[in-house]
Amino acid sequence: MVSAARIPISPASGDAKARLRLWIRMLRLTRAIESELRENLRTEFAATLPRFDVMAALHRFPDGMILSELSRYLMVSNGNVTGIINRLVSDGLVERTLRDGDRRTSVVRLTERGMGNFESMASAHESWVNEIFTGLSPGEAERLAARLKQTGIYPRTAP
Amino acid sequence: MVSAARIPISPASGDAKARLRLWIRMLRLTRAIESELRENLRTEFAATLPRFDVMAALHRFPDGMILSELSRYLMVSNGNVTGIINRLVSDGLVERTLRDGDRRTSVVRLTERGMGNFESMASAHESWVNEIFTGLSPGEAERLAARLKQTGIYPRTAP
DNA sequence: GAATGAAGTTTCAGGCTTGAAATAAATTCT
DNA sequence: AGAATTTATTTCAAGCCTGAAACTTCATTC
Repeated sequence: MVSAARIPISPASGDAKARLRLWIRMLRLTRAIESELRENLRTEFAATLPRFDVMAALHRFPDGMILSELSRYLMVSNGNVTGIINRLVSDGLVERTLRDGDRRTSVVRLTERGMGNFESMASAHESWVNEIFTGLSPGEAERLAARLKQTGIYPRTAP
Repeated sequence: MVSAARIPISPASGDAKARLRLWIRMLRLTRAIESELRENLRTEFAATLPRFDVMAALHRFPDGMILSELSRYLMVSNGNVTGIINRLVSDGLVERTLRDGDRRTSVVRLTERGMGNFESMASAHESWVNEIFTGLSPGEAERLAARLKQTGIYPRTAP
């Protein structure tokens, strides 16, 4: 679903309109791509995008993360992470381990199976994205990424 | 034999990596912005992004749309639209009218109240977006939008 | 005109998402 | 130590979202 607020109410600045157009375009583009990736994950791996995202995070931090780290890293709510992890655990792709002295936290990490599963998905995912963006040379992709970062809106990327 | 060695079986894929980085950046950025807009809609108008999107579409087509047109326009599933419209109808913001000879379709349009409600949201929405993107000059915004369109990935925008 | 197929919509199960409230464990303060 | 606060997580209701299946109505074909 895309915000198609095409009809500006305030007579206002063309500046605001230019920025609004950019936003709407970004949103539609991102959603279209997400939709294609979701479809591919579903048909080829019986997986979903949120599961993929969680597994990607855990793959990046092989020593495991606690749920609130995951939640911050993925920018989603705590309760959300709980549910996704529960499903991944019951599918045997993720394991919870109690650790150190803190009995509030449980550390989650990929199981052996989860690791293999994720790696084949990630490889396919990378080539899907590569194909989707073939219209953009790698150099252009880098410039565009830099430009996006420049806006200052970009959220922090590190854990 | 002509340089068959030119065609790598597994693409060297620094290229793929650059495109993947761009995609991940776009995704994070879009999500962060969506999240802020959603929060604003919630606290200031007790509304949601999907409701806003549907109302924006109906505002753009004041003569009304049938559900499948809405669904195509917003790039979401039919069943999804049904649910959102039902809630908007029970809130008195949208009305369904049976029309012409086709008893399968119902035409939906904004009510008077829905019209006013949307217009105040749209005005606020435009200025939120404008603020979020202040780091980008209008000229840069336009160039960026054009660049995104260039990729050829951009989904059709017209109804 | 009866059968077949196409088009529009709804319903449904399953999963995702949020914010708020409830729990539980650890830390800090007095 | 006991109380108050903070931190980590879970639970919950409500809404969003999809794809598939079930209907209903319309259009076509035989």
